[in-house]
Amino acid sequence: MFGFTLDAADGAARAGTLTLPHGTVRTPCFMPVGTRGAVRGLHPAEVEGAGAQILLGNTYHLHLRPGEHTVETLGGLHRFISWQRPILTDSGGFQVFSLTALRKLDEDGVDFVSHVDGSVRRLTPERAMEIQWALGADVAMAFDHLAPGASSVEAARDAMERTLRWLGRCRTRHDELMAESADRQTLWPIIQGGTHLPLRRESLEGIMGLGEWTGIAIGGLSVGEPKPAMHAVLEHLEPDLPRDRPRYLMGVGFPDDLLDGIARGVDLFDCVAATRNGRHGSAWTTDGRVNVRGAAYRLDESPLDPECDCECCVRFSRAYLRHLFVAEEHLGPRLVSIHNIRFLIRLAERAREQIIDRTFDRWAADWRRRYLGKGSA
RNA sequence: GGUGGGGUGGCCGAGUGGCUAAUGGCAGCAGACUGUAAAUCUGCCGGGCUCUGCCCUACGUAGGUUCGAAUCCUACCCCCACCA
Repeated sequence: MFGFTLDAADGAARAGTLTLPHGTVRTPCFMPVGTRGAVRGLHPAEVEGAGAQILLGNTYHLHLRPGEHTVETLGGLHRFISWQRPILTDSGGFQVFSLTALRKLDEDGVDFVSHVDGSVRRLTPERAMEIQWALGADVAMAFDHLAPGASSVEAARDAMERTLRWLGRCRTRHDELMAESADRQTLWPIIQGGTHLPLRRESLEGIMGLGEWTGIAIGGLSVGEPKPAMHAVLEHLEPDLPRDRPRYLMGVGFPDDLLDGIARGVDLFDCVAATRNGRHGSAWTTDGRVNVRGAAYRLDESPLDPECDCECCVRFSRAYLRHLFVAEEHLGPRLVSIHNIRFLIRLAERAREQIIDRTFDRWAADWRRRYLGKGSA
């Protein structure tokens, strides 16, 4: 029910097949984010149409509303949101970071003051497991504590060690839940340690010491640290990560980040930038970023990206997209979100082909050069 | 015709002697966004220049008072409301 096959490798880059209860996922893969049970503004058919193989949901946000019991009563998250492919839920760990002003952390867990109604919601490793179990995600993420990018060794160590202690509790509670049905869900641990390589190694060793895992995540990156620091962490970890398990780089990223990650052995990515930037009118194209609100596109009849096969690019002009944004028609944000998601998914699909053909590095270099506008325009 | 109110930068709208090239908002222009408290946020927004400053032009029009006026006075033009 839970498996990962390495189909090909080209240097550190890998092509694999991940098997989950609701289907298989070809990697490398970008996973769109549907925090509250929907990819912002999009119909599931549009997400499927963009080629999404697996979707993210969020423990904290779905706990707030509609509540995991509601979802469970309605037959689980897949049925509730009408998405039959795999789902991975983030544990709420990211909210410990992003909602710092609204939470109080202690060794046992975290009290959040709900931004919805002000009520206090407590999340612990155990609660995070129970909620994700009730939601019925294919993959549940460990409840972690990530430190900001610029954290000192002390702060990063504190968060990393707490994450490890919490992981033990997550595992225990998840094993208990699995007694109900072992085929329902798998739990993935998260490596922390900030930009400090020894801490990252310790985190990985601690995780491996807690038993077998069907996948492993790298968290706490792209949270303000310089890119070279992220690359260093990935390169440092890569040789010691189990080869026969999928590696998931959480919260990353932009198109060039995907290539950077793939080149360093990452299999799975997720990021809100595709949809958030898309909503804000910022599109990724083969030739770099385009802000579709720009006056330069007022009379531009060309598609956002002539090389893209998404619903937006095959049908609409930049001039029309600009008009939709200027007129504040919801179709604008929706179309650019679809485009950006498709863009990342297609990038991962092509990377997979190149890895299988063992031409990844060369292709990625060419691709990056054109995207970053060096040597072309 | 009478009485009252009003005419401010692309638009709306503050300001009622110097701190005003003139608060705000809109429109316009540019930018940010990385496990989503974001359909959000930030910057620019009269013109010119030898651009941490300087010079023009500007608050209906024309005069005037004053060291100094969008702000006070006079005349005129226009708009609105009510009355006839």
